[in-house]
Amino acid sequence: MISTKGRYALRVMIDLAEHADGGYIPLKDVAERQKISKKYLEIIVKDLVKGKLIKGSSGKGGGYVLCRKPDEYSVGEILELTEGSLASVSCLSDNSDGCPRARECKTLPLWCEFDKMVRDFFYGKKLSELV
Amino acid sequence: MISTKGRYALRVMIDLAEHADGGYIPLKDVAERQKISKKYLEIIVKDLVKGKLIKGSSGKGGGYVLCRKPDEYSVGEILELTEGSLASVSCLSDNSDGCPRARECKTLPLWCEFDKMVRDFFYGKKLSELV
DNA sequence: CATTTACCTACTTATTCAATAGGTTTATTG
DNA sequence: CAATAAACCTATTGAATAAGTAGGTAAATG
Repeated sequence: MISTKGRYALRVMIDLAEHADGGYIPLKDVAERQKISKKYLEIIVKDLVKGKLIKGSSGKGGGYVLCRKPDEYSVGEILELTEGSLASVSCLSDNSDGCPRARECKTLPLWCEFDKMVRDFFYGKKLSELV
Repeated sequence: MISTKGRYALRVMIDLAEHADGGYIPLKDVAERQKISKKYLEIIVKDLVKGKLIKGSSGKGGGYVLCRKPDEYSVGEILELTEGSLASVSCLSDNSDGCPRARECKTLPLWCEFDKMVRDFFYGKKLSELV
């Protein structure tokens, strides 16, 4: 299940792409357009800044802008950054490396195949396709 | 994220398929082979019985058996039954029908496409392929 | 210097996940 | 018919996560 964090992040990125005019875009505007609590968006946007997907500027006239062009972002990197991981199954998530049953597990290949499909799907989609 | 419930359910189904010998297979054996708490499996197995995927028999010599042949089960139906839903995003889950922003949402088509891909993947896989 | 913005830390509240615990009922068999 | 072995049933728990709130500080601009 993709949580609101990832979904909202994507919508923020789309919003920033659509309203890019050279200047900074205040989060207040994004929140109003997207009908999402600005307070909650602050948390999400912080991740995006930390991950160098967008950059912010304080003070009057400040706000956020994309760091790259929309076709240079994949949906996958946006989701992976904000969700923490795209792993569909805990067996495959970064921290829990190495289930002791891995070698004999009849289901692991299925999860690997699924995981690859998901990853290919989201990394293949560009932000520009959603704008 | 597919939870332990769905993953364990799949492993139970595989185990029952692999050890089918005409008779009932006690859950105790499945739990020992799979190294999963029998108590927890009881919960999962109850769902499988309710969903008519397997049937149980009480008393000595009892246990569980598959209702159909392994190639007549899709992984999708096993997961959907035990997980409650395969929906990858709450916008698409059964109960929350109708986000008010649906018509204008730039991301909804993406989730729909993804959802279809996931569904096709899991409903295309048969239990027999994992045995 | 007043305003507007980002940025920061902490808290909350509800829900879900992953089990445990402890019983009752049902069927088999010695 | 009694002991046993199994399914079946209801409730509880403890930890984590999700989804947001609250209330501030720092920075830039006009």
